[in-house]
Amino acid sequence: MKLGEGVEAAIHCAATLASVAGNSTMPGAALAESFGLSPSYLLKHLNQLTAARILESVPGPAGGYRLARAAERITLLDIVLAIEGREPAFRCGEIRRNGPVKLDASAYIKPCGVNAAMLWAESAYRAVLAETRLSDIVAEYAAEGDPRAFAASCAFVERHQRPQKSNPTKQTPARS
Amino acid sequence: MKLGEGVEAAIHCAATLASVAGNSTMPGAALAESFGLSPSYLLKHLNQLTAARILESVPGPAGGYRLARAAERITLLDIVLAIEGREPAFRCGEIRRNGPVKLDASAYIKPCGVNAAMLWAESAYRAVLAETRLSDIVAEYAAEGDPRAFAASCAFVERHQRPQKSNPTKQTPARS
DNA sequence: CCTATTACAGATAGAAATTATCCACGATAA
DNA sequence: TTATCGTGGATAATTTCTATCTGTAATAGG
Repeated sequence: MKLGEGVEAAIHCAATLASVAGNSTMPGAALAESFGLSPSYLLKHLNQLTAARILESVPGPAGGYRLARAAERITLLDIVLAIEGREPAFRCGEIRRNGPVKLDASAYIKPCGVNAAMLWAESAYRAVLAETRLSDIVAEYAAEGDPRAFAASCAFVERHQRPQKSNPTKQTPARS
Repeated sequence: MKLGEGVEAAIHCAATLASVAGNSTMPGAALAESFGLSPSYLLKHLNQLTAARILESVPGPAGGYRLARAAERITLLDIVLAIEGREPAFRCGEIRRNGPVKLDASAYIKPCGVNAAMLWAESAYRAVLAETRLSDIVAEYAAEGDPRAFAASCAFVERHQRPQKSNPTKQTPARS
């Protein structure tokens, strides 16, 4: 059982975007640089987050990414599912039916007990992830992490974030 | 996040072996036939279970596999870890250190909060698996499953299990 | 002692998923 | 108009998973 490296990248990027001010954005290239990742590949993951409505993207120069909603309303489960997909880790192949003794389908109405047990365990996993909000990660980082690292991170965000005109996706335009 | 197919095979095989009598054994080829699996590949997984002391193997004709201990003392976690390995699913690459701003190692004494959160979730997953015993799986199958399937499975075991002389690994030889 | 059966270890190969790069395209701020 | 940026597709490199085959050691039975 393994998680792709994209999950780590996605969480860290989302956490970074959490400290972007207001409706400003941060380019994907800056995020990649911030973690020493391949820009072209990271964009794929950011794209998955955008498709899952965890991030919003703004095209054009001065464009980039920002959170689609408050960090309090984004959980680690949201991110993990966006990157890894929603299918359970254990996929029941119903191998109990594949033996030499062929019974008709009516003998297998009950779902496989092995499958049920594995899915039950995974639901516990997901429940814990669903309880952890992105804001918790950020808060823990600010409180427990090394001040130097936190300051460096904030400075990096400060340097690369770019203000937007308006319209954080369907918000009151508030135009003059 | 995906589990290999070997996990499903391993659990079903272990469950099957749980109903072989006494210190009798069942050949790997019979187990493979029982689930329509490739014999040569299944042996790899059975081997991993043997290395993890979940199964015992007896070489030679009339040889095969049996549980290394009572089904009550084998958990799904034992089997999953034996097949998938003991490393956690989330592997922290410490990408927070890889940015353009280089801080010395003293800034990263605290473990990564993202990593901690992911490992915490996985520990919940493992805890549930650790609570599920192989005997539970078998009991549930006997009680809830279709009687025909259960009977067919028992008959198959009956037909392929083979009694052993003695010595279920370091037991009182009890020789005449 | 001989033979057949079985587990075991290693090499190997094919399939599939993951990781990574590149380019053409549309959007848009300056 | 131009340069910057996200999007999507095509593609390739790498790794992991799945599967097979070989030879070797162990051993029950004749």
